[in-house]
Amino acid sequence: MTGAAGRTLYSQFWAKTADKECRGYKPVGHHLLDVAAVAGRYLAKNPARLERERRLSGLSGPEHVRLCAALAGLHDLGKISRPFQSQAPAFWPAALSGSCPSQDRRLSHWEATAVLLQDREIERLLKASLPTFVIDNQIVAAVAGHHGVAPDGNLLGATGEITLLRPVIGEDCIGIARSLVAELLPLLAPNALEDGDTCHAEAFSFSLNGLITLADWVGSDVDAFPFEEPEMSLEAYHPLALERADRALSAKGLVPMKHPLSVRLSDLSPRAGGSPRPMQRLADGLHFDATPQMVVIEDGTGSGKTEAALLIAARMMAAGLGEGVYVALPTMATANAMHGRLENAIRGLFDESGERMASLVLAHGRSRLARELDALSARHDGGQGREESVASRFNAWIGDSRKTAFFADAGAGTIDQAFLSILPKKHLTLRQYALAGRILVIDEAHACDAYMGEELNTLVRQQARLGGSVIILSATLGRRQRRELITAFASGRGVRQRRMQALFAAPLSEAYPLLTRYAGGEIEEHASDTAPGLARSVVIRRLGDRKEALAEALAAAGRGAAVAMVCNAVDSAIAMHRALIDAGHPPHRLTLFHARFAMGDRMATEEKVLRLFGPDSGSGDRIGQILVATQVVEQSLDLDFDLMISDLAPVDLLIQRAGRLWRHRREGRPLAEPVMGVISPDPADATEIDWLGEVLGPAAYTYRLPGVVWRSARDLFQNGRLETPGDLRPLIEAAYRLEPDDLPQALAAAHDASLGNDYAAVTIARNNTIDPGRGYGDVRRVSLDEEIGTRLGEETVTVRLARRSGGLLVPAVRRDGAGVGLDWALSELSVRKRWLLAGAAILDGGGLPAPRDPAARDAARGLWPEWERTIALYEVDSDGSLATAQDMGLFYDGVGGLRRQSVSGA
DNA sequence: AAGAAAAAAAAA
Ligand SMILES: [Fe+3]
Ligand SMILES: [Fe+3]
Repeated sequence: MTGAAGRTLYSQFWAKTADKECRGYKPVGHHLLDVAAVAGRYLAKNPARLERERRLSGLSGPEHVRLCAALAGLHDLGKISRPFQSQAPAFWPAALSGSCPSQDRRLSHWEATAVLLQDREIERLLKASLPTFVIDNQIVAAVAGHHGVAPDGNLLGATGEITLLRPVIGEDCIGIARSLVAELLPLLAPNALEDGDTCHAEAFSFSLNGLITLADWVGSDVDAFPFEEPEMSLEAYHPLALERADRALSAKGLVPMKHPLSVRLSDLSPRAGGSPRPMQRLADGLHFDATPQMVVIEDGTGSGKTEAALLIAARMMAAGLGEGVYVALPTMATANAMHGRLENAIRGLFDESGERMASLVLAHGRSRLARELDALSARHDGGQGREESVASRFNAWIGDSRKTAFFADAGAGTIDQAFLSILPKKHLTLRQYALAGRILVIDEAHACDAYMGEELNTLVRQQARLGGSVIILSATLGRRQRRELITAFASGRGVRQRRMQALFAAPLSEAYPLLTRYAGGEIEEHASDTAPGLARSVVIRRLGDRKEALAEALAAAGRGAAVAMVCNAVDSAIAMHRALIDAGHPPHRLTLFHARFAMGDRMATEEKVLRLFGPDSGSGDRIGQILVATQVVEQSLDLDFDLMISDLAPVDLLIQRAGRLWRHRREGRPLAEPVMGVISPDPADATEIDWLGEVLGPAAYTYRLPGVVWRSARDLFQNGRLETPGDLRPLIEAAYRLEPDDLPQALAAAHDASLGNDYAAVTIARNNTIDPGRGYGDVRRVSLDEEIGTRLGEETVTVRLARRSGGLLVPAVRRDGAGVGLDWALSELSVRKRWLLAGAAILDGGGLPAPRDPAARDAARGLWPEWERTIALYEVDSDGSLATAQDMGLFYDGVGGLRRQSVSGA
């Protein structure tokens, strides 16, 4: 059943229909040629990527293109099967005996592909045209598993299951599939391909599946690949498919931009270009060849390391190490800000003299909201400039889904989006494949906890495996972390055992700021000078309790200073705020800022805080102002205080907080020198585990790192000063030592327990992430929901707040010109579940405190999109109390946030 | 008794 007879038969099998009833269909052969053409042309138009990727198959570039096209051209072979064809009775092939059975769902078409690819005769055809390594479970998994999930293990290899499934597909279908393969392969791989260098089938399987998925998504666009007469021969259709693939790839922004061969700092940031910082000069002096590599930059905020990283990324792209850039950050807020900075740098990163502008994307769970808010504020300002420029760089296809977002030329987003590529999630390979074509920049890497740190190791290793490059930006990293990151990258490049040990023969440098590079040879370390203005000395003063802290803050504010009081716990901050009011500090000189605000109120508070303490604040704004805050001020906001008072915390966080002291250049500060007061008992008196509880209250228990916290107190108070940069490495290395021998007896056991917790988190991360030594076929138990998360932590609940208007519940926070969907989002906050449930006796179906008026609540929720309807919703009465069925003493307003009426915060 | 942070529709 080959040749002319076979051709007329397989053209009866549909792959796509306009609708299931009538009109035409696209036969399997045409769709396979479409997708093969997209895969092949994508690589052919991307020579730098091809050069990296071909190392995985061990073939030459042109051979690798043909191999990938041929394999992509088999992905939907399983549509030649009875179960699949039964889904459109109107098109049931005449060639098949019997009439169309009613919907047969025993086998999906992609699983049928896995079975067919292991048919003896089809394997023989494959071997005749393609290298022998394609007869491999990983390759079968990569080709068949193109709907986001790898086929089950019992579909791979000679298993009984496969024998059972052949009759389900139908022996007649199997025969026709054979004849289709026999026709396709000579078109897609005209000259038989021989084995080349070593094929790394495990790594290749991820890359191949990513490419096939991409090609399938592109090739399934009916507008770009319209239906032809099903009888049109494959030979006649093939050139049409190639032409359409070229056009579709261009239209979807998937043909890489050109990269300027010489990029200067001033092209990326005119401001930085004028007077380059030391780290930027260091970056400028590096040379790049086409070896996948990793650069780690450790330097402080304000050192210009972001521009240094973009400069390196530009040079890496020019050297063929990537076609675009993705900057991953730990929060949505910093991602939004980075998106803005990329917008300014993008003209320097890409050569836009060609036919299109470079695309730019913002990738996180709330990016649509961020876009809506941007558009709204642009309308308010009357200035359409930014909105338009962002819109012109927005590519509809790429921007349609977070899964395709990484295909943009430049992107900013959360690190979590990148983690989704190494967690067992649907379509993980699509994200991997896109990232492998970007220079992956990880910003603020120090913000990773143990769980995220292990995810990061896997991410780095997988990126290296697929031939991608990485830039990591961080404040001081521990030596262990640096070593782990380099190890991850090197092992992704195939370095093992003895070669790995040799890499670390010499101890890693103690210098700071530091640029470390690994490019396959030895580890290079370049010490940098500290940027002017960043070297500083802060006086550390221990404050014995909150009362002393309060007096200190009031005294400084009385002298006109701008004061920050940073608490480790929200309830402590609320209590501190209360105490300041009770002590007579004027409310208009007092702000409370934490994360338990509805988003709209939080944004307003953030704006106020920036106005009072930001780079543009004048002495009139600042005079006598006190900000009481939690960790929300630790990161990303560019704030400057004359005096900082903080709860005792791990030293790396105290360093971040101290960085908010005397940050901008200002004349005539009301205080003589930068001082950080740290609220803590004397560490010499730490004779029991709970040595902090009495002084700090709830804030004593936030960080479950008793050894780290105690050492932070010991060293800071002993020194009495914090010298930047000299003190940073020694302080961090000392605080995070593993051995307990320097700790007070009372803390040693708790310290060991906290190490155990970290180790447990790392173990969970190892279990959750993909096995970085294995292949796509080994990725199982794909998790569809949040049961495997990008972060580990206590359970939180999302709550929306409403007020009553004419009997209906409407968003509590509203904004002019915003739609109701946006208003609801602005009325949303997230809170620890345990906190919310404390003292709750009457619960609703969702296990949360029952609302007073469930009918009104359900009516309001009924208007939300379906996937939002499980979000909790409470009405806020005019006195601010939350309308729960049982009086829980919960209270909300825009000044204090969500709290319990009787808050005890020590 | 204890922080902030992200993710979550649905596909080719
Ligand atoms: Fe398919
Ligand atoms: Fe398909």
